[in-house]
Formats: sequence, structure tokens, C-alpha cells
Amino acid sequence: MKIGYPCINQTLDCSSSRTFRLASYSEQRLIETVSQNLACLQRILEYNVANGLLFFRLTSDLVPFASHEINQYNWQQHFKPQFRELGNYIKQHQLRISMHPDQFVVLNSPNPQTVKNSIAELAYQGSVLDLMELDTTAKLQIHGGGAYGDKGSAIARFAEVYHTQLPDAVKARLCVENDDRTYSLLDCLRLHELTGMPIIFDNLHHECVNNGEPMREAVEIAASTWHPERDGILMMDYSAQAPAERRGKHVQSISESLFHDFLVETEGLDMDIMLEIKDKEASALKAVAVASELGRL
DNA sequence: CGCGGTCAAGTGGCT
DNA sequence: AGCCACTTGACCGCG
Repeated sequence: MKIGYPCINQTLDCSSSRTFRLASYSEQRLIETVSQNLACLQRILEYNVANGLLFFRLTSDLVPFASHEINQYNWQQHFKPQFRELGNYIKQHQLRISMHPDQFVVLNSPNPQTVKNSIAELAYQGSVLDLMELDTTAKLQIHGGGAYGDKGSAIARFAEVYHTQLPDAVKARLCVENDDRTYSLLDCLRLHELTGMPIIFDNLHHECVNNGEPMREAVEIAASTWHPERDGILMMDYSAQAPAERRGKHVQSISESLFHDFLVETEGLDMDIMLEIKDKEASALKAVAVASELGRL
């Protein structure tokens, strides 16, 4: 089991998500920003290794406007050595890596332009992992998308786009995650059956939307969609509801007792856990301690 | 130099 | 009808 956190490290004094406004775009600015982002990413990875945080989600902002038409620069070629070096570090320390394209990536949108933009964004994020020369256990994580009043058709449209429009390099890494209002675990299972994509399980989303599966059973269902050789072990997002806040809002800081209970409930199941908690590595470090005490690491 | 409005992109639920 | 939340605030103009 590897434990980690997404995108941002609050201890270090650098960010790998630096970007700029579209109006400020220039090739020079792009090169400078990417250069700084990659340098910071290396520092974050070193921090993670030093602290036993072996699962990390790369920010979508690593390369600003990477899938936007304004960006015609061959950044892949320019930064190839840096990406490879990062990849070497990742492989050397056996870090698990994911990326999570944001909410604008919707493969089943009725708007063809949205689908086109989505595919371009997936191609960009996949190419980051490819440039790092990571194997297909490094994943891209998206949601089912919209339902548009007819989820059955939306699911069929997703599968159609998957089979007819997605590059193989994206398909090799793409996973679907249950969301907190539209695509339940069972809906994701349907998408899995139609495409072969593994399911990334989110416990908080499952609490929001489910078909009555107890937590352990839900984890087992998601885990069964992963081919160990091709995909590695199950990835999951772990969070807890922020008290007295909107349903689905993430807590500020981990509850060690809730996390302890979750690990006890899933005893014997192997998985890598991404902590979607506002205070980032602070909670991830507490989670590592809890998991370590339970002998799960 | 700090504050606050705004930023490439979508969707659905809540107020 | 508009706002908010989402994997994550960061940028930039203005005072």
C-alpha cells in the first residue's frame, strides 16, 4: 500500500502548478514556467520519498495551455530530458503516479467541440507520463461525465468515443472514478464492461451515491476491474465529509480514527490511497502513521 | 506591496 | 437564475 496526496505540497516554498493568463501567453513565458514547474516537481518528489509518501498526483497545470491551440510550441521535445529524469527518479523509488484531468474533460458531451478538447487534454496528460517513460500502472483518472437526462445513452456515447476516437496511449492509462452525484460505482462498472477501463474508487463519493454496497464490498468490486500486470493494484481516493458543510465537501484535516476504521474494514485488500484532504501532506503523513501501526505498509 | 476580481474549458445540485 | 463545488488557487491590475 502506498499513500499520497494530490498536486500541491504546502511545506515546500515552490509550486509545480504555476501558470499564467491566456492574455499573457508567450513562448518565453511558457518555457520559463514549465522549467520552474518541473524543477519544483523534482523537489516535491524528493520530499515525498524522504517522508514515505509514495503515491502522488501530478498537477494538470504542469504545462500551461498544453492542449490549447495557442500553444504550438514543441514543449515535448524541449523538455524531454527533464521529463525522462523525473521518470527515472519515479521508477528508481517506485513511486505510484496519477493525473486527474479536470472537470472540463467530458467524453460524452453532446457538444463535439467539448469532446475534441477533452481528447486533446487527455492526450497531453498521457504524454507527460509517456515522456517520463512510466509504465501503464501510471493512470489518468476521469469521471463518467454528464447524464443529460438519459444516463444510458450517455454511457453508450462514452463507450463509442472511447473506442472510435481515443488514442491507444490514452486508453492504456484511462480510468473512471465514481463521482458524488451522477456516476455511481455500478455506473462505472457498466463503463468498465464496455471499455475495459479500471475503476478508481472514491469512498466519499460512494457515501454520496451508491446502490447499497457496503464499503468493503465496494472496494472489492472496484479492485476486481484492475489487471495487476497491466494496471497495478487498485488506486483509490480517500476523503471524509467536512462537518456541517455541503455534502461531498472534503474535510480540512484527516480524522485518524475514521481512517483507522476504514483500514480495518478493508483489511487484507491491497490498494494505493490518495488522500483528498485540504491540508495535503500534513494529513498524508498522519495516514502513513496509522497505516504503519496497522501493518498495512 | 497587498488586496480582490478574475481566469480556457462543463455539469448538475443547491440556494 | 445564479452560485458553488469539483483533484488544486494563482495571476494580475489596481489602489
